[in-house]
Amino acid sequence: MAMNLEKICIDAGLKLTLPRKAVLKVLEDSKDHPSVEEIYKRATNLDSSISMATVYRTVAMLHEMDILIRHDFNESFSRYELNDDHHDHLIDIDSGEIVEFHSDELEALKEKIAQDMGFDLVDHRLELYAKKRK
Amino acid sequence: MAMNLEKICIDAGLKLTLPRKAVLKVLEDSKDHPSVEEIYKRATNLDSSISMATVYRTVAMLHEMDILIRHDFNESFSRYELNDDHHDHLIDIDSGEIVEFHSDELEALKEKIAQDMGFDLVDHRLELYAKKRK
DNA sequence: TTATGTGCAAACCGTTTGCGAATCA
DNA sequence: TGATTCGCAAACGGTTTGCACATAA
Repeated sequence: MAMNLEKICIDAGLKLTLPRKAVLKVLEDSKDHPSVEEIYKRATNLDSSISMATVYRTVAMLHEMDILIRHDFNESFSRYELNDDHHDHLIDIDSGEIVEFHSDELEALKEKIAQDMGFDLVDHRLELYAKKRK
Repeated sequence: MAMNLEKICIDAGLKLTLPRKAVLKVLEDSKDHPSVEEIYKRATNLDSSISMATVYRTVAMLHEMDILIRHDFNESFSRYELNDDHHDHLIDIDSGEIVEFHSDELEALKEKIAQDMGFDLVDHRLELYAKKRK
């Protein structure tokens, strides 16, 4: 699902600076779940003078705007991905590989559990930590 | 579900020092999900000379032994709880209240999803972020 | 022209760790 | 007594921030 991040930023009244464009492009092109460090490395190819501080600021802003999802896969740092299509994650604890999946049945059940407890579900987080079957 | 933490530690060949006993007692008595800071505060009542470093070390050790579960509820610090009975968590995003729940249906579904993907489920983490229904 | 955004480096803060002293077994 | 554990304080590492300069509009 494509998102025009530059347009979203302009519409939000933000200036489209070189470092910002670089970060937006990196995020649009990423099919994985890069850390800030990794986003910084990739963005350096598009704007060699970009700084970590700017990446942190941009990523925080996009997360605030609900454009980015922040993940904490039991690591000492955060990973980010575009908040386009909803899915959950399975982490292979041997290889570290992150596999995305989606289950309508699971979605419905989470919603039902929250409702049964007297709550409206706003957000949720499901991670499966597993090993490849031999 | 009661656990005799002192016995478990002795059986593991650990010395039962005063600070350790204090932390163990605090954890056994806690019905919530205290942070290290909070565990430290509570333990201070039992051993006034205990240090944060010891709480960190003890908690890390118990987590390593699979006696404690570490949580990261989108906060800047970790929370801990005894790994006695399995349940998931619903976090009230307005009040911060953490409600525990269990669903056999959900457990079975998570297992099935992992299996269908060719994995054996080792661990998982499900958090529902919700608002009280008006 | 000027509000907004940037790079730099220092600060921040939860957590970890080296060390010499204390303590349990 | 001797191995383990402790408190202290410094170090660590990912993240945030104050400031003077740069830049998009």
